Amino acid sequence: MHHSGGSTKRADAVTNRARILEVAQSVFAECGLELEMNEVAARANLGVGTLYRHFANREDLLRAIVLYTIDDALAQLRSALASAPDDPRAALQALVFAGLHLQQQYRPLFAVMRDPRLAKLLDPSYGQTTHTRFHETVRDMIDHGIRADIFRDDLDQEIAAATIIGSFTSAFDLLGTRCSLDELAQRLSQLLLTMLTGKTEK
Amino acid sequence: MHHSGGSTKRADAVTNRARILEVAQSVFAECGLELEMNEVAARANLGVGTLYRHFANREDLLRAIVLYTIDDALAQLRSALASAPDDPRAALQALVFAGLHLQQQYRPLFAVMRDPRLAKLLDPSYGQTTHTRFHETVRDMIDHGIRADIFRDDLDQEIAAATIIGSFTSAFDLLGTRCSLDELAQRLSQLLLTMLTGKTEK
Amino acid sequence: MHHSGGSTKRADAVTNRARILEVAQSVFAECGLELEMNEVAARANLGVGTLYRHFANREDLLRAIVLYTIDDALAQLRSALASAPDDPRAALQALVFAGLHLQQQYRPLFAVMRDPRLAKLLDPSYGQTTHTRFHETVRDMIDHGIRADIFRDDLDQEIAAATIIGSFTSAFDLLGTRCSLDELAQRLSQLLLTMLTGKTEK
Amino acid sequence: MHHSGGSTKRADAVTNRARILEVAQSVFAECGLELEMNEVAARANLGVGTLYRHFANREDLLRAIVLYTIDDALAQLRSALASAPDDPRAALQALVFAGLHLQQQYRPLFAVMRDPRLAKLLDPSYGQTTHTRFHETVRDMIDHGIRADIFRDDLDQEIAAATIIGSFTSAFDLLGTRCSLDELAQRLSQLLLTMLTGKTEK
DNA sequence: CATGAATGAGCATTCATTCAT
DNA sequence: AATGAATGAATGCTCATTCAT
Repeated sequence: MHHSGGSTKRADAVTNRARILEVAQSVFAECGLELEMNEVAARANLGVGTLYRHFANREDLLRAIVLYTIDDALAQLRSALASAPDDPRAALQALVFAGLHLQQQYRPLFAVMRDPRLAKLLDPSYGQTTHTRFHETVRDMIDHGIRADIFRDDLDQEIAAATIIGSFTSAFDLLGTRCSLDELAQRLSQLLLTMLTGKTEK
Repeated sequence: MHHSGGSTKRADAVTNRARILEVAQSVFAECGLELEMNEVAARANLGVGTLYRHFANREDLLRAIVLYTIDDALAQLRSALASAPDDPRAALQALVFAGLHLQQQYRPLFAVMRDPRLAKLLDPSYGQTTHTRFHETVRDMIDHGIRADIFRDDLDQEIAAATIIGSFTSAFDLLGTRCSLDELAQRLSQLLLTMLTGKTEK
Repeated sequence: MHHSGGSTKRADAVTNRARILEVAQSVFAECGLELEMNEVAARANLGVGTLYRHFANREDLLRAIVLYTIDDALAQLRSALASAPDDPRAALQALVFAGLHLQQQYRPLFAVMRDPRLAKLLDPSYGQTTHTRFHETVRDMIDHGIRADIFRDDLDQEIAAATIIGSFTSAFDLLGTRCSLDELAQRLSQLLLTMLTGKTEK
Repeated sequence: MHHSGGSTKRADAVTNRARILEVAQSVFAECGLELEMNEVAARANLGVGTLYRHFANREDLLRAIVLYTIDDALAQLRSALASAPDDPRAALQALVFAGLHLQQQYRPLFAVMRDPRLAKLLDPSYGQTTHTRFHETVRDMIDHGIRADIFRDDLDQEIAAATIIGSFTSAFDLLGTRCSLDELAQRLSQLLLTMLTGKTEK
């Protein structure tokens, strides 16, 4: 009564974990940390028992979703940066667009990123690590920009990186529904560029 | 078997609501929207029944915590701005300090501010209103700065306000534990000032 | 903050029990065995504490209501019979009218009269006693009718009395809302008279 | 730690609903509408969770008990009538016997049949329908009797039907413990026959 | 004596987890 | 290996009862 075809069960087993994770992510997108095991199982066309074969318990599954999502989010940000390795301005713009896009794609994850319950879930140290990984990704971009003499060299890189990251969330929350992602990215890039270069761009 | 003193019981009734709210806020700090009534009652040294005398149900209590906190947070921000009505630079600095301070004081609330469950709790319209109220408070400050010719007049005020609000959260998350609030405020103000004025301040 | 005047507290105390019982009866009329102490207290303009001064506990109050109501119901039936001591036909008619009227006045009581919970409340023997008291009242009437040679003398008095009592409830339930009490009484008397006399009356 | 055998578990699933309903009915017999889910679960040697797998909530279970019982009761009455389709006297006797038997079998249901809470449980329209269904069943019998020229044709059928129905309950309550059901049925049939025919039968 | 705030046992319901099939 | 019925601990909430004022 499950998995579309019904051909090779074995082959399914291999992909099952990934499939479950995808389904779980979409459930997470709706329910956040309130995700229910039965719900995930049902949507994956699996019995709960099978779920428990792949994830020892709910926390395990949640952890996996979060890590999986964070890894993807980081990969998207890095890939955005990689698209313009030699042009800091373009890199910023790409980063901003990717950052805003992520808010849309993974809204619920970012919405609970600071939830105290999440801290209990993840390795206590891991929470910091995650923040740090995002932070470092953005700092890399800033670093490049300074080295390329595009961003001002007296920049407080740490704070700047934090501010950029924070701007994605709040810009999306405040304006995400009122204007297109492209327009929003354009406007936000412009503002952040001022912040990073210290002069108004035209 | 309740409240610190152990002396009066009836007299407490008057203050109980406030006491419950305080305790509840601290429970909320740990558990977020998963706050449990039993937990609150136990920590307040009260029977659950007493809780329900003051708050019709769990949602009511949560609502009260959130509204109480939001009102206080807004008041603190406005009061910070009011402390330097004629000096946009000082106003920014005061706002930043207040904003960071709030992260520390009310971290859990801000952590959950985007949680979809919160929207269900508050008057559907109220959720938007809240975001808007913060946004407007910051925009007022920006507006003053532009009129005073301190901030550049081609500023994208909406995005700038959003960015400033977002910076409090992420700056605190990333660096709040690694340097003093004062230092953080100083550094963040400096950065945001650049963003708002378009030139590097010394 | 209670009892209308506020003149003599002592005088009130004397009447309080009766007043409470009246209020309680009207609450009982709405809630049946689910009657709540707070509700009764509130409607009687008394604190719950005061309620407990007059009735040791909820069961006590319920018992009192039931007994009080039963006594009144029996009194009404007897008084109806007494209104026509020498005319069995008229007595029957008066009894039927009183019986139907009681259904209307004390519907909720009769509605739960057979409720298993009521049995636990009343002295286990009392339930039987109550049934018996109604039964005997009706049998008295039948007896008179037989002695007066109006009702047939081979009547199974026990069963007849039971049937008469039962007819009040079900006639009222089935038709109480569709025709006037007077009409209903008229029609039911007619039918019961046939039953008691063994011939059709015109 | 459940159900008699202890052998199968999964196989039971099929029959569980019926088993629960049976147990629930017996709990209902003692507690009426105050039936407790834990109580039912315990007596069925099941966890509460299992109860909720079969009945969405307490009301659902109560509804199921009531409807199940009513349907069965009506079926028994109709089947009694069907046993003597051509002899109104015999039909009456069969009906009376069935009616009294039902009092014994389903006493608790009939005891709360008039409880206002029951109305809330059942489809608002269904409450009336139920009364009507019993009423109509009895009227059918009366109708047959009149057409067969056995019962008098000036009979007030509505009232007569109501009286017959009511007589089951009160006859059983008053005498059910003091004489056999057979004897009771005999005596009650005799009385009702007089009522319906207008002359004393010998 | 009256009061009503406080109490907490009790009940309906949910959901992660297990395990017989 | 997969299933999903069964489980029961946990949680929100109610309401009879008490007792300090």
